[in-house]
Amino acid sequence: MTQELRKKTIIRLLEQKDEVSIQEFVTQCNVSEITIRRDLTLLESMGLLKRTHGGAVPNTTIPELFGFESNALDKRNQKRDICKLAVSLIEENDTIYMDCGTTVFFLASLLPRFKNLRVITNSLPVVSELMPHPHVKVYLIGGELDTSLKALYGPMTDNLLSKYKADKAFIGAAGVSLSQGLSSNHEKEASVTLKMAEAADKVFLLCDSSKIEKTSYFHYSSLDLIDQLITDKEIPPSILEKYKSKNINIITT
Amino acid sequence: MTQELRKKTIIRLLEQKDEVSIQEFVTQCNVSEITIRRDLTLLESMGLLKRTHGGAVPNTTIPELFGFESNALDKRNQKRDICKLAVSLIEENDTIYMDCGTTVFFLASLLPRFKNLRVITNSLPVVSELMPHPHVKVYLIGGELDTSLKALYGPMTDNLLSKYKADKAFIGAAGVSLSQGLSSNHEKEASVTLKMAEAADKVFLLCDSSKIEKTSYFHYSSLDLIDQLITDKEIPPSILEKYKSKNINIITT
DNA sequence: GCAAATATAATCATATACAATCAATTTTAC
DNA sequence: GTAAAATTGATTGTATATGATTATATTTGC
Repeated sequence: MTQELRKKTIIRLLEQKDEVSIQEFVTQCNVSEITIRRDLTLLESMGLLKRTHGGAVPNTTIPELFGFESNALDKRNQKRDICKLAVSLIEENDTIYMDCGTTVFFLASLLPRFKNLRVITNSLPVVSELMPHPHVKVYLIGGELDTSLKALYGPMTDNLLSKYKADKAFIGAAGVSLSQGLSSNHEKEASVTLKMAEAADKVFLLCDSSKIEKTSYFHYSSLDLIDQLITDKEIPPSILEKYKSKNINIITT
Repeated sequence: MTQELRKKTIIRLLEQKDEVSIQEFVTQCNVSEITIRRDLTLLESMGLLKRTHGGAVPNTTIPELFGFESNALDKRNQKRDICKLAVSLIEENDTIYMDCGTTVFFLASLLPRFKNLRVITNSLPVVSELMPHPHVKVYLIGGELDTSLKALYGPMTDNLLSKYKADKAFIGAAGVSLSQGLSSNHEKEASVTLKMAEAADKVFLLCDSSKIEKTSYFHYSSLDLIDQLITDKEIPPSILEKYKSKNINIITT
């Protein structure tokens, strides 16, 4: 039995019983116990089960199947905290842009508290998250589907964005630097982000501290674009001071 | 054994077993293992299976970002059969419209077999279904999200549709009648469907027999709109004859 | 709290699968 | 009928998966 099927077997066994021993897996799969151990480690890192001494138990926490792979969601807590701060900047009756980054995504789950809000986005996970809350009006910008980014891009998307106008834009970045400005991993992602920022009255950059004073391959704007930078408390004080001295409006969790 | 037949054999074997080794394919197909490897690589890129070390497993449907509630999917088998018939009308390199009905939705899962296909839709479940298959190009028409229909509507959507042009449109209807034409449960759904039909060279109406000679509350077009009506074999022969005598191009499963 | 039993992790060795390159064959096009 | 293209197969080096062994950590019984 090879790896893929073995993983399925392990998951299936865990769906039937609340706890399964290594030995049980070994006999079911006809492999050595070290191999099972390795499989369990892998599956645990994917959030599909929890290892115990002697075996494994099913993962009780609901797997958040909103669309991003779990490895795309590292720094989850920092990102959540940043978004808790960001949501306090939103007011009733606002129209907001949300771009398609993973940081901004966490903002979506905090939006249903508003009674009247309009969200404009090109991100499918954001739409998915807001779907159960019909009182939040969602406008999805169309375009060509990028299956890996789970969002819509292309000239059509760019054109459409210019037709909408928002009070506030919440955007992400792969890198932020005083000298180099904002950078992104994807050219087309950058294009959408830039258009959103230009069409909004206020621009908020949501960005965990690991990305500050880093640069990614595509530079698309100076820091002038943003009105406020929101990051987490892990940011080194020296960098924080430097940003403040350059008159960057920066707040931390 | 020729390539096409070999691919079918590979798919068939994987429908019967959860895991098939390279060696098994080799003996079944009487070709070298490198050839099998090449076939598997190709089929994997088409989203029809998943390669493993030593062989392949059937493609596991990954968790869906969006989907219909299962109770919205009654007449599942009829609809699937209708779509199997419909897919035979699609050719390589086509650009097709798909509207947001549940019947048309079943067509999505049959599309990854095409190497080069462009799909234009306003339906989120269709997008979700095609997400794991990046080789199918998807253009999502933007607009205002309707959370119950899981699709996008509104003036923006209508305007955008006029900018795209497709070879074939696959549409649904809540009711079809010789005298009253096509009808829908939702005004805005009808608007999108109509625009798609007008912008396509050929229009195919996918519609299970329970909806034939029924009407729903919003009538939006005569039957002239469609080039072919595809329904299931449960349709009463008397109605079938009547449609044929009126020169409606109708085929059944 | 300590020791025995067991589970786990780390390192290494080996077998197997895989990809890349090139050669041979078949098919297709003109 | 010949050239070009596509398909298939053989060979070699590389990558991956698995298992054995040894050392470390954790649990359990007293």
